[in-house]
Amino acid sequence: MSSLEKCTGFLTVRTGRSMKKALDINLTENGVTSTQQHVLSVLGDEDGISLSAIGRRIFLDKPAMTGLADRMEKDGLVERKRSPEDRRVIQLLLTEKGRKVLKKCENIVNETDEQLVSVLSGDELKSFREMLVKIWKNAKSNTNNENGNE
Amino acid sequence: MSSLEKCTGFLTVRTGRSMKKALDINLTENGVTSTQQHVLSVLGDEDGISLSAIGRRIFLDKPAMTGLADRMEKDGLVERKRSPEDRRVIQLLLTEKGRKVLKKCENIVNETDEQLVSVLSGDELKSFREMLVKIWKNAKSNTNNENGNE
DNA sequence: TGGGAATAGTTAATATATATACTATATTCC
DNA sequence: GGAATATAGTATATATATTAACTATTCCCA
Repeated sequence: MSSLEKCTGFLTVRTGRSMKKALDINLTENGVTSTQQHVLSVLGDEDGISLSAIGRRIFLDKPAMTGLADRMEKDGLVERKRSPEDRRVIQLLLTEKGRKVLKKCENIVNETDEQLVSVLSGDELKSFREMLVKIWKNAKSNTNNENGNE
Repeated sequence: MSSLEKCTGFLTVRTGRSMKKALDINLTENGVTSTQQHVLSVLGDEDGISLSAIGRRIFLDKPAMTGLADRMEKDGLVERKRSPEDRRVIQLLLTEKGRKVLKKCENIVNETDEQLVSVLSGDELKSFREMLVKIWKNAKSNTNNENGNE
């Protein structure tokens, strides 16, 4: 085993990157990336929530959310609307197109994800997911920054 | 559980990103990122190998390796040298500074990584790592591109 | 031996992520 | 009411990653 592969962080990043790439490839023809589909999915649960709130759900900080929203707005997937209650807040709203893409991509994401983890048994998958969350919580407690995200 | 958290790919990317961030934070004061430290570590094993060979070890494609080598050369960690045997090849060599940073950062990476996975038992860690590799190999077989990396 | 295919690396364009600093608005609390 | 503080979002710069296209060199083999 090389010195690199001793590092579980390296293995995790590598695996995450490959999984993200597989998701991205399967989503390409619908014109969204997996990150954009995550945003659509959050809006599917709670349409009209703020950029920051979305960022907290998908673990992107505010500057990253601005850029992501720019690109998604340009592609006609979402619209920005200033909140009347709190004029600092930008609400993000699904367009008709965004809703259609969300619906179609939900299935693609689910099927791709199932295929990716199909090499694990049901019990293995359950404990794999639990361990991911445990490590993430531990890592997160060391890396929190003032933005509250990431 | 939200729709996002059903997706194991999302959980894996999220955990990998947090682990990478923890590594990066602990390496900051030495002036390298975790990716750069991976390169130093590869050169520690095999000084003078080509950019492409390094990319295959750390799963970065050729354009990414060019940029990474640019930044590391600018920081005085490595030197480029054209191979006399095959004039297409750029060999990357550790400088004195690069060797010193490598030595110091090896310990930091090992300690940080141990801390990150300290929430798992020894048996859990072993099977976590095995599952990461299994899923990675499966994902990789779907996403291979002409560059052979990533 | 000569020409096409493969390989190493770079460049350019775009997407993405991160850090810092800034503006505008809201909240708190004296 | 007004100052200190916090929050939402943006702008900017830089780092990083991805794709496509390009140059230079080497390999392969008919």
